[in-house]
Amino acid sequence: MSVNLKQLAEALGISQTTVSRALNGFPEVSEKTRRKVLDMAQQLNYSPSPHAKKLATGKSKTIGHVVPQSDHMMINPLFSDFIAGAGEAYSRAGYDMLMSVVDREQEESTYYKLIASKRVDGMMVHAPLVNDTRIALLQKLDMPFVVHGRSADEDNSYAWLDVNNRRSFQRATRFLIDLGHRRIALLNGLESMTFARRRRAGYLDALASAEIEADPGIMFAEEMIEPYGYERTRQLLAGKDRPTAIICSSILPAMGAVRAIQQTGLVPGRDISIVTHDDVLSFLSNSGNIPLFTAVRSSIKEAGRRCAELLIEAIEHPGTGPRHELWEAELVVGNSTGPVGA
Amino acid sequence: MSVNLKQLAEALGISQTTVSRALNGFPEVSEKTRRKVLDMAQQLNYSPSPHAKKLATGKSKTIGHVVPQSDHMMINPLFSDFIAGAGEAYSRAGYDMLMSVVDREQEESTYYKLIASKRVDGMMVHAPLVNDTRIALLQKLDMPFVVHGRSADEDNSYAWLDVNNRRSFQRATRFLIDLGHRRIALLNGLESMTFARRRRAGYLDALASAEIEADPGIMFAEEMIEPYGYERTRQLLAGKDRPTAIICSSILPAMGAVRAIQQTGLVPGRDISIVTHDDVLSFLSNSGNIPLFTAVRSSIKEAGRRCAELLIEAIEHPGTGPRHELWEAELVVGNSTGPVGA
DNA sequence: CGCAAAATCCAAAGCGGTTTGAATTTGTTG
DNA sequence: CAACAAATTCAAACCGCTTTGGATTTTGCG
Repeated sequence: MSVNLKQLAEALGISQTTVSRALNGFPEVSEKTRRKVLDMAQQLNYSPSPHAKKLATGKSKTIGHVVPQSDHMMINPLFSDFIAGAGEAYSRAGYDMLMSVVDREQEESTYYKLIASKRVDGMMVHAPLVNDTRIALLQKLDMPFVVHGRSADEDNSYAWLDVNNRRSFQRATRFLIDLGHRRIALLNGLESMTFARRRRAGYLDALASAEIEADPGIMFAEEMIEPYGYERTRQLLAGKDRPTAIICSSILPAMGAVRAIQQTGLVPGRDISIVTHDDVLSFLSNSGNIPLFTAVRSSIKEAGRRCAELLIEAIEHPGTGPRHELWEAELVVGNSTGPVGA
Repeated sequence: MSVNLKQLAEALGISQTTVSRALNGFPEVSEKTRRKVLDMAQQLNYSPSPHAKKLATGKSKTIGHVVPQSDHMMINPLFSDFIAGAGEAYSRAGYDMLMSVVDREQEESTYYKLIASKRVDGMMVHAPLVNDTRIALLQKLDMPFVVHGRSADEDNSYAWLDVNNRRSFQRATRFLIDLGHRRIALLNGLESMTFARRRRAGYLDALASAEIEADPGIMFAEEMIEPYGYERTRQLLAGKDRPTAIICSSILPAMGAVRAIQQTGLVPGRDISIVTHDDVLSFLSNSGNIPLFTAVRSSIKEAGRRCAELLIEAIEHPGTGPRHELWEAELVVGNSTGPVGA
C-alpha cells in the first residue's frame, strides 16, 4: 500500500541519500533527478514516517498545550475557541497539536517532560499569572513559546500577544461615565490572572479621571461563569445605593447579570446598564445589527490563530527576537446601555 | 543532564538488551538485575526517547481527535468539557492526545493520514452522522476507536458510548404532559446528528402515547447556540396558538429562550415552561438547591472520561469485542417548569 | 585536450530504542 | 560430578529517516 524510503530508492535505482535530498528540496540534486524522484514518490504513494523523521532530526513538528484540570474551569469556554483558531493555523503549517490535561500541581513537570523528551518544538502558554513560573522554566530550557496575555508589563523578554485590557476597560468605563453613570460596579475575573488586574486598573483609571471614588463594595473578582454574574447582581440590586451600571469581564457573567435584572422586573439598558468584555465566543454570538450587549470586543479565536502563527515563526526562524502584539479591543454599542436615569 | 539507553547500559556494565528488558518488565531478567537497573536509571535520570520507542515498536501511545473547523460550531462548548474528561483519562494512562483542527472536507483524509503514518494508536469519534463514513473508514483500516454517540441503532459492530437520548426526551416530554401541557415546542439540534433524531423520536413517542398530534410548525432543528433559542422563542411567542412549553436540546438555546420570554414580560416556569437537555457544562452550571432549569442531565465531561477509558482498553486488550454503554440521563426538576395555566 | 572546480551522487554512520537467536550461567539430577 | 534443562544475558539486526565525508561525473576554460 505504501513504501518507505529504501524501497523508493531501490525502485529508482538511486541512493537513499539522493532521494531524501530530492524530497527535502536540497540544492545539490539536479532538477532532472528531483522530478524523477517526485514522480515516483507520488506513484508509489510514498510518505515519510514521522517517527523516523523525528528521531533523525530531533524536530517534532508539534506544539504543546497544557491545560490545567479542575479549578479555573473558566478557561474552558475561551479555550475551545482559542484552540479552534490555533489548530487551524497549525494544520495549515503542517504542525500537530499535542494537548495535555493535567492537575495544577503537575503542570510544571508536564512542561518539563514534554520538552525533555523532545515531543514538542514549542509551547503555547495560556492565562499567565502575575508571577508565572512557566515562563521562567521555558526560558531556562530555551524552548520557543508564545504567551496569550502578558505577565508583567515591563517584561518583553518573551513573545506574547495580548489585548490592551487596561485601555479597553478604561474606555468601557469612560463610555458609561459619559452616559452619566457614576456608580459603576465591576464584575472582574480572578485577579491572579494578569489581564484581570489590568482591567481593574483601566476601570480605576477612568473613575479617577472623572474624579469618582472607587467603592470596593461593588468590585468583585471571581471566576467568569454565568452564576457569578447572577448572584452578584442580585446582591447589588438588593443593596442600598445600588449601582446604575455594571461592567463585566466576560459575556457569561453578563448573561447572569441580565437574568438577575430581568428577574427583578427591571430592564437592562434602561434601568441598569451593562458593558461587557466580549471574546466573540462562537456559540454565544453577541452580534446582529444591534447586538445584545454593549461590549469591548476582541476575538479569542483570532488571537489563537495569530499566537500560533507567531509561535511557528519563532520555531522556524529563531534568532529574530521575541515578537509582541498588543491588540486594541473594539467598542461596540448594543442594547444593554443607556443614559442614566432615563 | 539525561542519558540514553546505551549510556545507562555502559554505566551498569550490562547489555542494552537486558537493560531494556529490565525496564519493561520482561520476565527473563532476574530480580537482582532489575533492581540494579531501576536504581541506576533513577540515579542517572534516564527516560526513554518516545520517538525512538515509537519507531521501534510501531506504537505511538497517542489518541487522535479530529475536530472539524467552521460549521458545526455547536460542537465547541461541549467539546471543551469532553476534552477535559478524556484528557484526564489519557494522562492518567500515559497517553498523549493529538488534536487536529481541519476543514470538513479534509476530515477523512486527516483520519487516513494520522493512521497511515502511525501517529495514533486509536481515534475518538465525535458527533456521529446518520451515515458516518468515518466509522467505515476506521473499521476498514482496523484502527481502534470509540464513538461518542451512535450512528444507526442496530449497528453494534463498533464501540460506542451514548446517552439514551430517545428515552430522555420521551421522559422530558412526558413530564410536561403530566403537568398538563399539550402544546409543546421542540428546539432540537441539527438532525443530521443521530442524537438529535433520537431526541425527536422520544419527543414524538411521548406525544403519541398521550394522543397529542405533533405540529411541525413548532418543531425546529438548528445549531444549538444561544441566539437560536432566542429567535425561535420570540417567533413562537408572537405566533397565534402559542405553545405553553418548550423542550430544548441544550442549555444554550434554553438560555436564549429565557431571554426571549423575559423580554416579553412573561415569567419562565409560570407562563411558559422549559425543559432542556443539560450537558453539565462546567461554565454554565445549572445546579444549586433548585436549579434554574428543569433538565434531563448527563455530564459530557464524564462521558469524555469514560470514552477515553473504553478506547484505551480497546487498544491495550484487542480481541475483546467492541463495548457499548448506554447511559440514562437524570431528570432534575428546577424552576423553569410548572403546571399549565397556573 | 587537459585539468581544476562545480555539480552530483553515494556508502555508511548515526538517532535511541526493541527484539531475535544464540551464548553463557545457574540449577537440578541420576 | 557429569549431563542436561532452565534461567539469564548478550551481540547484532532492525525500525525509517538524515547527514557526513568522500567518490564520481560534469562543466568551464585556457
